[in-house]
Amino acid sequence: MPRHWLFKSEPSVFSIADLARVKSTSWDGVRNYQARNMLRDDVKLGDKVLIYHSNAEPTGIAGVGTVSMPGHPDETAFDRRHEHYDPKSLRENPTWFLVDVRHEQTFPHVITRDMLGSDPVAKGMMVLRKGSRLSIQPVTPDEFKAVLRLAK
DNA sequence: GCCAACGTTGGC
DNA sequence: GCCAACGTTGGC
Repeated sequence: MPRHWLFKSEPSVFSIADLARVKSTSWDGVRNYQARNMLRDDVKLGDKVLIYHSNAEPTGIAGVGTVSMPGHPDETAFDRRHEHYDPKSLRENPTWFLVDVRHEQTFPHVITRDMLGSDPVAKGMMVLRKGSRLSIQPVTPDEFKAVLRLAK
């Protein structure tokens, strides 16, 4: 039984349209320990991912992806010239992990925070909580279904 | 651009 | 281990 997640991205950096174009990507650059733990331990092959556009117009959920490869080390942390380079992360003992995500669908319209907040189920989502900065968040099956309904 | 909320760092 | 200072996130 696949689990459900919400991954944040600033669309000016990487958007659902970018994901649709490249088909599949390594979700690199997550540099938060709580998010790391989920990427390393909890996000499994086949899990569904809501792609959330933050710092955007409109802000909200833009589509769905599927986990095509579970947690493995984030190679960008080893690359001295990469902006996500972290000298503390060593190949023999990596600090940072990522998963690969394949594009599944782009919603016909972004599901805005207002729309989520108006839905009796979706309004409970972590992403709506004030100060919710976690970039990898768990989503319940019911919340996921509610978002898909709102996307129609 | 503002600023509240949060995570991390580092002095003690 | 505490906690103030700092940097970042992200909605508005």
